[in-house]
Amino acid sequence: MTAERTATLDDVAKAAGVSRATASRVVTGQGPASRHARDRVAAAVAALGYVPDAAARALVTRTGTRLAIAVIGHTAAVLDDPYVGRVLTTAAHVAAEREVGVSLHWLPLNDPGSLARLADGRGLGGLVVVNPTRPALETVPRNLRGRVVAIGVGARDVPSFDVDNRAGTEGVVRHLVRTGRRRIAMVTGPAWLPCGDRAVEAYRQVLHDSGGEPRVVPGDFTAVRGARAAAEIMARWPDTDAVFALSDLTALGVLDGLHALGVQVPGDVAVAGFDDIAFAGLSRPALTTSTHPVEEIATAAAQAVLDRHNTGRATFFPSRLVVRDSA
Amino acid sequence: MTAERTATLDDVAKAAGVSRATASRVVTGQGPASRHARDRVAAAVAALGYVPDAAARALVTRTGTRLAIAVIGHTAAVLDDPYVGRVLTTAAHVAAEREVGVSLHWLPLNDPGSLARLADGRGLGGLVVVNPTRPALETVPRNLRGRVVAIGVGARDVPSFDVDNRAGTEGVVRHLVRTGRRRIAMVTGPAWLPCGDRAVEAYRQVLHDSGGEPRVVPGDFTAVRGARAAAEIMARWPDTDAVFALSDLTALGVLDGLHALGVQVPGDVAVAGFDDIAFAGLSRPALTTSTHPVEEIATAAAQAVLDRHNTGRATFFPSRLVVRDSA
DNA sequence: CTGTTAGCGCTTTCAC
DNA sequence: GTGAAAGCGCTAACAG
Repeated sequence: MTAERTATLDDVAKAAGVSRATASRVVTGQGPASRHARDRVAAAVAALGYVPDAAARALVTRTGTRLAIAVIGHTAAVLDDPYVGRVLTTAAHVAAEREVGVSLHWLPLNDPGSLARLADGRGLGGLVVVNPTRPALETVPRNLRGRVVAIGVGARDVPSFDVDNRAGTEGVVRHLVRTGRRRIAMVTGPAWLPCGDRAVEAYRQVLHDSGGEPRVVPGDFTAVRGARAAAEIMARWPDTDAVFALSDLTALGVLDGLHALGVQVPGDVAVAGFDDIAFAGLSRPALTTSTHPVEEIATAAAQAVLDRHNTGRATFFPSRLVVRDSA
Repeated sequence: MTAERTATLDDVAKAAGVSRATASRVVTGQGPASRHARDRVAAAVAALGYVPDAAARALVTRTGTRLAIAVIGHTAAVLDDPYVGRVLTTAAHVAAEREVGVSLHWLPLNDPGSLARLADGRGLGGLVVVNPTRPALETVPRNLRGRVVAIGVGARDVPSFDVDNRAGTEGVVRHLVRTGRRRIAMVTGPAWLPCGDRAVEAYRQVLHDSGGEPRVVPGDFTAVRGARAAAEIMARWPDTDAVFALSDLTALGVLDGLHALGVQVPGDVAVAGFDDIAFAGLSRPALTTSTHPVEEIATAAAQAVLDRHNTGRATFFPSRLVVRDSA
């Protein structure tokens, strides 16, 4: 009943009656091993509750023991975004099951060296780049190829995982059109963020199909910017009857800005967001939006690098319209 | 200019003209070393840009390479709480500077074995227990003593870091009293969570001093519970003129529940929360609350275990009243 | 105070 | 297919 020293590979080998080398081959799944050896080792592993020592393995394979999450942005404040918190929480949970840790890093936009500097520190098992730009992805060192994925746009050698914001945006904007709105404005994400482009294209397309004129205002995913954007939109196009923001946070800001202007929502102007964050249901009026399965995306991304999956070049996760009161 | 193999301790020793053992002593700061040796090694470290290999060090010291964040709760859903995301984000950032990773674990309430199971996995460098109960803290294995801290209540051998919710609650409730409220209800945190007790005591004290009767309803830090609690409070004590919730999320739910009942805020009933989350300023009416410096707390906790600080038994971080529209 | 000597637990040639 | 042997980079006794 006393907690004995945790089993080592030597113990497993001894118990299975094979050499440590053979036990290693079986455990890692690399290299040849007879059916017989395989079975005996597997049995011993189960019996002893053997778990490989990550540090020892990392030491010899130089493969690292840490999953780094690197978030690109203008300032280190991007790390405070609740979105990053959700990605990190999920990744840390997935990593924990494999006895690996996660670290968080800010990658300054337009600092090509920063990714390389991060990557050549030892101890890096894998890398998830959040919100990358295409140039940034070019700076991924070769020795990390195969252990890097992106959440956002990808690149050759860097598989990507992201929400299907094209279809999601289509769903939201079509809903707006279906409910009689025609003069629909959009608050986008930051201009440098390429993964928002798909959504803007979708917005333009739906507007084009329904005979509307695009009214695009740049955003930055913050609520403050949303409030300001609302004022800009109403000043520039006073007859606007709907605002779609590519982020719930921004949409909540729009709600605020419109309220300050004395504009009724959804009476005068409908408002819709994107993400379906926890607070979307708590605003007044409750926010109509489209889901963003952050946890699913982060799980897939973390698993891909930790398990060295060969996923496709780009994986998109569906977004679902959630109609509440604001549109 | 080509990135050469990153320097090893042997390289440092050679460059400094000392043995590897001496170099190790200087680098770790453990064990004796002459002034001369210290200087030469330090110079070599700087010149070569030497960074110790965490895996190798962990292997020999059996000290682990991972900082585990363990959150206690009824279900694994506690991991989804934005609060946990903020703690984790901060810890991962602090850990990243030291080349260590962070992993996230759920510790079921009333499962005494779970902490021990977590702790005897190899590779554990340190442990931060979030929202612990006192019995849970008793199960911390001896071999981890000195590398465990708590966010919430602590114990002997487990230093704690937490917001000063006693003073914070006093501030909020006194504000309520000062603005003419007398029949003040409180929605608490979960009953099993001991660190909320200080706040309840403070609430009772202020009420006692101002001649009010306590009206306490148990909460669980969720918005859904807040809405329900609002209904319960107004049914049980219809003349209630203020509600204080020990969590902004819950307070937002109270706002919602009151709205559904047709109760005006702050006209009929004032509402105040605790935490000052990002959305506190975006609700309608904007939420009056008291700050919770989660990032500061998590930074201190992570540093304490990573740097083996000897902090005091309990450290409290001040909370500051933020008056908005709801109270 | 310093250097020599053993390993930590694991993977990986390289002969057999 | 399998085992013996050689380390990965580091710390910790233990003599000097």
